[in-house]
Amino acid sequence: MKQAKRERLSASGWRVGSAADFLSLSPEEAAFVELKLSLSESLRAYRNALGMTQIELAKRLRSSQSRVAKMEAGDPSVSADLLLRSLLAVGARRPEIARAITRKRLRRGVSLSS
Amino acid sequence: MKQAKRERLSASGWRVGSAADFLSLSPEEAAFVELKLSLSESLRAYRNALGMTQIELAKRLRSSQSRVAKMEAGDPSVSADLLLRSLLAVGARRPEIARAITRKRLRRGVSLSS
DNA sequence: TGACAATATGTCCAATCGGACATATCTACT
DNA sequence: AGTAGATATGTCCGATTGGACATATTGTCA
Repeated sequence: MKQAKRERLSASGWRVGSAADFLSLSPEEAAFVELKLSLSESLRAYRNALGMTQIELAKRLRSSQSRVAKMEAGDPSVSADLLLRSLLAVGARRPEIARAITRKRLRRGVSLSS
Repeated sequence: MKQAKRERLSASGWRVGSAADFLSLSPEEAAFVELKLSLSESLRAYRNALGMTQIELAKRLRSSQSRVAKMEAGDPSVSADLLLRSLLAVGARRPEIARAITRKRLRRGVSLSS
């Protein structure tokens, strides 16, 4: 992915809703980002369900708290690889992962004048 | 992933069936490898369905024939990221990807004395 | 308000990945 | 056998990723 686009993306913060691209993301790129965000959310859900802190999860993953935070935030520096591995590590099996992928993400609105 | 393990894995050629690990892969690592292999197979299926050669697909992906071959072969140097992106590029949508992930791979037997 | 745990953000450097190229192997046809 | 197209394998080097650390922000108590 052209990191220029990534930067524009991450710069957009949470507006990456289901219409990810008033930035110039190709449909495929947008779909990919969405897919990763679904995995992110799923990971956080698993961690919460297990009642773990990010530090604890990081330990289980042999990673660091900051990386876990980034995983859950959908940071562009986090790959789908890492998300999938992490999901498997918290006990998700294929069917759950498949469901996470199918499920569209909750809309996080773009409220301009909150 | 400890690349030592990767090497042992790839060295094992096609024996990476559903019991991927008479090599010392942790269950999660094994599950992850299996998952990627499912995506690989799915990608090849898509390409065949589209009647494309690896070269044509490579062009569409702005990649190279050799990388496409590696994707389809489940080469350890190929990430799930690349597989997912490629699947999206050949037209797979989330539900198809989810199905690919759910589906267990076809057993490719270990026949010793052919 | 202050203190503390949890989470988020920014940066660095080593490890991994990916496009490209060369070259080998396979397949089908004559 | 010889040729050609398709696929596989090996390697290189620039690009991306990830663990680690520092530091900032947030949330929840008293």
